[in-house]
Amino acid sequence: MAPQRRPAAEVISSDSDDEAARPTGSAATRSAGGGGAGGGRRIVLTGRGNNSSRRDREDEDEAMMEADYLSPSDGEGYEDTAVSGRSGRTAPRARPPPTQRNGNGGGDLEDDDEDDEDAAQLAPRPRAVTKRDFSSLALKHDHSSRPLWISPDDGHIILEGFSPIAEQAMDFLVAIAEPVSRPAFIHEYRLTPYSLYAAISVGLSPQDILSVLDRLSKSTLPDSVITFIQEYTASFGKIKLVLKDNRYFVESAETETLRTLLQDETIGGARVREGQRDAPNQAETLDKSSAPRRGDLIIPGTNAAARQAGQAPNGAASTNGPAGPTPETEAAARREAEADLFTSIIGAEDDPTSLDADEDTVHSFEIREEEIENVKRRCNELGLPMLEEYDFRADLRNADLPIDLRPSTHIRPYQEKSLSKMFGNGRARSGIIVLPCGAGKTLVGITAACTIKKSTLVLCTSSVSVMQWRREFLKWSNVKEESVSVFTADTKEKFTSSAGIVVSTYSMVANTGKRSHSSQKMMNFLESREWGFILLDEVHVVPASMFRRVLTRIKAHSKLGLTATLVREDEKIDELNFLVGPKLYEANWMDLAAKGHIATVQCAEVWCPMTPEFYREYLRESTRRKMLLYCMNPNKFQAAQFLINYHENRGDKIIVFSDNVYALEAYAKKLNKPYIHGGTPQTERMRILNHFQHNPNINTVFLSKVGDTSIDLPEATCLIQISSHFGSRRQEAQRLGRILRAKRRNDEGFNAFFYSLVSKDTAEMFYSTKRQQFLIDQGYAFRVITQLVGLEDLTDLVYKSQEEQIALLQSVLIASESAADIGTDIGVELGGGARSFGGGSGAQRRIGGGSLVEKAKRSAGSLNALSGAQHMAYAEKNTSANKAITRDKERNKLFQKRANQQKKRRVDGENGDF
DNA sequence: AACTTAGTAA
DNA sequence: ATAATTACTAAGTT
Repeated sequence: MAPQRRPAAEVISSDSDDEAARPTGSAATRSAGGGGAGGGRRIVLTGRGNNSSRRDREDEDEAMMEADYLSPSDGEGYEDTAVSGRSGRTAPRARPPPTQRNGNGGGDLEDDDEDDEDAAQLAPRPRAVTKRDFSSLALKHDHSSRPLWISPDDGHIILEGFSPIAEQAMDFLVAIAEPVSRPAFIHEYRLTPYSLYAAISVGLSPQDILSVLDRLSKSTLPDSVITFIQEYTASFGKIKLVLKDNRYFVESAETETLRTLLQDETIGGARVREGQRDAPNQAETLDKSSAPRRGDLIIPGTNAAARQAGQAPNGAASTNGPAGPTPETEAAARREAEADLFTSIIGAEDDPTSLDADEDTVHSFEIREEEIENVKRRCNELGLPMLEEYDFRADLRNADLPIDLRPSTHIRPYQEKSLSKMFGNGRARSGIIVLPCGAGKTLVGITAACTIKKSTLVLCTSSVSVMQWRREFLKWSNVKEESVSVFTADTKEKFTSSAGIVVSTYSMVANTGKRSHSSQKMMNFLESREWGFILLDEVHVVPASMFRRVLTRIKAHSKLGLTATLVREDEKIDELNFLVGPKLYEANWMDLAAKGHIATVQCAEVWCPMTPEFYREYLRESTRRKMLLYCMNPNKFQAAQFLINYHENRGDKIIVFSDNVYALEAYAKKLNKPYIHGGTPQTERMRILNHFQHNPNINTVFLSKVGDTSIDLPEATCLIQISSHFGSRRQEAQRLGRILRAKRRNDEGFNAFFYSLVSKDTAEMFYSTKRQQFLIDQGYAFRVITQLVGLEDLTDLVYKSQEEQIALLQSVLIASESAADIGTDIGVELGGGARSFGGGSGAQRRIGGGSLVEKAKRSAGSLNALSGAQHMAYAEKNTSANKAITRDKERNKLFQKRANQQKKRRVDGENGDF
């Protein structure tokens, strides 16, 4: 698609034409080299307003380009590239080779995945400004038409998002590199061993990678990058993990490699020593003719499948995706033509140099299944990640499952793209597909299952989504109803046919504790079978110690992980690389939104000042009680009421999220809306959700954390967040995902709305910033609303008088007091959430700084910027406002008295009389 | 069936 | 800026 429009605030226009395509940021300073010696224009790209690295005039003639930015706040990645003592001006210095590689030499680039000990040594990770020095790179004469800057130092790649070929370049970069941040304008990727591994396992050859990179790069490829790519890719794809007769084998065409592996303590120790079949010298002959030809696999639901079935390609019968021929269709065709440059390389392609250059003989040794995780981890550390591929069409041992997509089902281009990564060589590769919520992850999973046609186990996080998966299977595919069985706490079915689908939850399968008799039987059934395919919904939960157990318990030939948010607040996300597999595909949210696959969302942060009474209490309360206070801020109440009212009048369906059940209940009751939390019985949930979907009088529903995942409400178009889990980026993104699938998204000018209500000058501000990072990385812009115009005029505005506010404050204080001091009795009486709350996590808001991204995306909104929301006034987020906090420690008399009483009561020791 | 307890994630 | 508290699920009990 066309490059996204550049928001004015993010662009400083160039003063000379041929530089129009150069990257600049809002805070970027740039200066053109005076003489223009040999393509040597200098650009300083900096994301920090207060950056100290501006060049002096004297340097102007140097052919120099430099990019400074701040590491993303998640701290992943290239911290060790902020190499000590390296000035931005010195020539690039080769970094010492990674220590953990057993291969020769090692790369010059950072080694992101050195093993855990190393990572631990690095901690605490410095959050330093990374400098990139492009000065040594000679720009190609036609550099302006090439979109990539490639850093020789750390393998980071900057893509000019406005380049005409940005989209194809993006496709390519997603395949070979890890997206760091993808706002509208400048995209940043980085090359890591994992990303290269993913690229290789998706079918790219090292030569492909190098040649396309070279074609796209403004400068000739730095040697360091070339070496890095060559060295890492050379060892990839040599070994495979193969499941045969319920036993696991490490397989390779090279005996030498296997010997090396066996010398390793972990791997050697995991080897099964019995029988002769595990001897590495013992060759097992594979029937070469049974290996299917690549490329003749047709993924159901694609145009290719439709053509084969004699249907019109791109049929209007499309049940999935924007219907009807639109200008978009033409654009798509045009894009397709443009994509030619890359289609020869990306996706399903026969490439002879690739991993499995069909060897006649392979050698293998068996490993114990309980050691699989360790072996996989170790192999990764050794730079020899194990590939897991399933040649399902050659598998005659496991029964086929009669399943196909319904003829009317067509999958969307990006779904097809992601699946082509998985099935690129005619086999099923294990890995992860990242798609935004609402982009049809379920259908991708189902299509994959329909392609493999073997027994399938689907795992999800909750029993609600179990039922949803089952429904979706029946909806999109022609699988027989009795073949899709469900295994949850209250339903335990087994399919009777030789092959079938089981849908279950992680906790059901992972639970090691005492099991009821029937679940034990079910577990035995699951463990005894060999599964063709295991589908891991919301894979980002898998690294949790409990959930990862399922991977060793269940024996599956191939695994597909689906998620929208491949982030966790702990550092475990990298483990997915060996637990499940490489990331096969990651969609760009903005891109999908622009094409109408998911809704466009306007994000806003609403700043609600604390009322004086609440703020006084807030300042003196222990941190644990502060949370309840800022959640229950009367101004927030009013803001919520106003927004609900406003959007209900517009005809929106609204979801209100509150992590805090006490607040949830209080808000919902006060505003007279239905609410659902963990304690809401299943039937009640269904009743409420039904009303919400079909009853025109019920337009708002309040949800606790239960709503974060799985509850599917396509009707919702507006989302308001009143309290949330500290700094969880995942939660924020997941919640946003609730409205991305809005049914009305294809209406002209339709926008979904996402509001975060934040109590001003409280800790909530910090969390809010951290939480938004993921979405900002995806290119979403958050606007700040400081005033809701017309709020005062609202009839029956809640907590309007000071008396009411004080009464509210009192009940809040009682609630937190009672739980904190007296224990659970009263807490229960007041509802589970009436207990106190603890510290929390989250990144400190960086005052006076901000990354390139943040700077770029947190812009002041204009009055018309949020279409349909003209009633609100916006102001630029101004951190100095935080400092202007009144230090008024003097407390309202009433509360002083109360506090004294409470203190006394506490001293007296016993139960309060309320 | 409703409620309680245990274990776990975040 | 860290450590701990909430909510959720499964499964047992009355």
